[in-house]
Amino acid sequence: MSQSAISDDRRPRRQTTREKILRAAAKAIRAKGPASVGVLEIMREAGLTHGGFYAHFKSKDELVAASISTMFEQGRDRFFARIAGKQGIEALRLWVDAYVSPSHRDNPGGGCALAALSGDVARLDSAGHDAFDAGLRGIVARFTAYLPARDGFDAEAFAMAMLAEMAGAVALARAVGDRAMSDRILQSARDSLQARLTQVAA
Amino acid sequence: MSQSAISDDRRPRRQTTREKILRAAAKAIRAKGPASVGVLEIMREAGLTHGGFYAHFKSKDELVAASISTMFEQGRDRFFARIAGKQGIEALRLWVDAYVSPSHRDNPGGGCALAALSGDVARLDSAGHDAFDAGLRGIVARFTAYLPARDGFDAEAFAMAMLAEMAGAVALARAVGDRAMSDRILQSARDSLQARLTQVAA
DNA sequence: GTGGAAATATGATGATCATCATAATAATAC
DNA sequence: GTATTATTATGATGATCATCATATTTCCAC
Repeated sequence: MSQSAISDDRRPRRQTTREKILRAAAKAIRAKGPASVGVLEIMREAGLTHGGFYAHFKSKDELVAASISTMFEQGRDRFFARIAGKQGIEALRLWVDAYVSPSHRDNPGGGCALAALSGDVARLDSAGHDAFDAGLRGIVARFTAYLPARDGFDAEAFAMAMLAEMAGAVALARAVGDRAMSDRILQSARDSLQARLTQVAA
Repeated sequence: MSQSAISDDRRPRRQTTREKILRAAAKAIRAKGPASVGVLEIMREAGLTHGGFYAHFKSKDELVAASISTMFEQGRDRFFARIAGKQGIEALRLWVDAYVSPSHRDNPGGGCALAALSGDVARLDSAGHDAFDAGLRGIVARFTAYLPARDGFDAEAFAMAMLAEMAGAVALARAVGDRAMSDRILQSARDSLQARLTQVAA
């Protein structure tokens, strides 16, 4: 018992530091892309020096994979905060409006991993893909849970198609330089997505 | 006349080399991302040595922007080759099926810039955004030209929303590691997109 | 073919980066 | 309070990269 008490006391410090690094990494990687962000920059953002990094992660690749999981956890929390207890389609309506919005577009470092990193994850190692897969499965399951379970309606397929349009719209809106066109992309996708939710609700 | 004859004779060599570099860059950048591809690698792929690069481009950023334009030109050619003279919605159906497909997913280096680079372009300089804007405007215009011009139907908004779903689906399918889930994303989006075309055709 | 210009190759420079060995520091057990 | 151990900092290494100065080669005019 004294042994477990020792390790119980010692873990937290290490854990806290690890989480600080993960939060800094999750933000910087979404904003600048995994390839353009350095270990030094992430550690500085976390309030540490660069050398200690390898006491927490085996490699930068491992950090990237772990921070992808962090992004999806943060996204799940934002989802529940946004729908604020609403049920069914109404909850999805609130989420879609917040997702396909200028404020999400203008805050990639604090936004959804699907919109910010789909292109980059395609080029990561298998650990990166695995973290992404798990996160996406979670989002699809959550989405599906708010859809009606009707015969002949494939809720999971519907969720996947909607997510593709949501993530694609935000990614395109970020890539476009012209503000008016960017706004128009978001508006068009938002209208289209809400119309699809109306169809499903009927 | 002798002067213009001289420059007419000399330009092609330079021009040809520039185009070889652009083709190599367009392929490598879509496949590996602008940040992970080096000038040396691109020049080697083009059959040249690295030093000569700066006789053709002022900087790597300029090359990236120019190669984005190249990607959109290649995409336009593939579009017209694919629809093979078909008109209206039927042409769009053929294109959507080819776009939201496993073979497009598995060939990022030869595919559409919207699906491969939206995330990266968001982090480029203004020249990169400008090239992307021009290319996207071209695609939207082409898409719109194949849609019916009906009262109360915003063809441009429809095209933008469809493009978001198309590009988003391919990007997600590439990021996902699990083949079955990746295939299912493509299938779901393809079905959804074709259904939307059916609605418009009616 | 020979001279001269255009295009490409060679090689170097300084910067940035991931990684790691080792030293310093902080926290806890006794 | 002192020894021990866990945690973080310092500093270095080798690799990669964009960029550029200079040399070499290729092409065309005459």
